[in-house]
Amino acid sequence: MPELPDVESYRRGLAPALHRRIAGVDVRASRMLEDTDADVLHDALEGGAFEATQRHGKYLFARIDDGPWLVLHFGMTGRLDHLAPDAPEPPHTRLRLELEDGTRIVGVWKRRLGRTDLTRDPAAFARAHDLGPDALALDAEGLGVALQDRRGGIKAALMDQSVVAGIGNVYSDEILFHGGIRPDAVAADVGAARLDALSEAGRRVLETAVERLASDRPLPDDLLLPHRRPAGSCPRCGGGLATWQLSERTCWLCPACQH
DNA sequence: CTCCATGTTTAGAA
DNA sequence: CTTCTAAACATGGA
Repeated sequence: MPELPDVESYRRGLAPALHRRIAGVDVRASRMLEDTDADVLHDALEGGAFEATQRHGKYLFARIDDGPWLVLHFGMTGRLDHLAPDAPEPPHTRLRLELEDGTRIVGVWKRRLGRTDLTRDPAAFARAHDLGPDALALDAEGLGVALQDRRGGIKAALMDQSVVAGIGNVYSDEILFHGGIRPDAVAADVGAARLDALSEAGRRVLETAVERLASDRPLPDDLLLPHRRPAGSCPRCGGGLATWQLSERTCWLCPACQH
């Protein structure tokens, strides 16, 4: 489920691999490369070591020695695993990095929607891909600036990576639910008090999800996510949840709690 | 077989 | 210029 919390948990999962030499590289996803090719990527990684990591929105960056950064985007079905020496390789592994200690970092994409790339500068990469500020770097004031003049629906604005980076279909529903705001509210019309509530809800939801996912624990039951299924009920009021079709996506909400 | 899915990009219509 | 809609991409799962 790669939105900001998932990608941040993958980033944290790389910590034990930092400073360990990458002894073997297998790039099997040549169609997922954009600004590089499999040979260049292979040569950049083999013999190097990850020395630093960053995340911007749904993109993960890992610096190879003092050189370029590996860029990973997980699309709808990707994930990053750190495998023990005796662990079997998951199906749909499309990038495999063997470390000198016998563990493997594997990029697993069930569908080949996503990107594997190299960049000299994550900030320049983010600009080139038109990414807005990272969702965890925004306060209520910054959120207001991002949403001003946006006449479309607030859910569409939150999912627009050039407005706020990191939020997708699932977490936009989650944040709007906790902010008590309808997904079809006009973004620019959300007033200051409700922006505060929305910003606070966003921070709480994202930070909670990061902590839970990074430690491999389930999400708290007062989130909407565990309840988004047919006949699911609102964890706050117990009423029935609704689904709408918005921005070509299925949107889950509680019609009683969100106005 | 049909429909749906956590994302992004692009084209075309308002 | 902004906003919305649809399609394409790729592929498994219900």
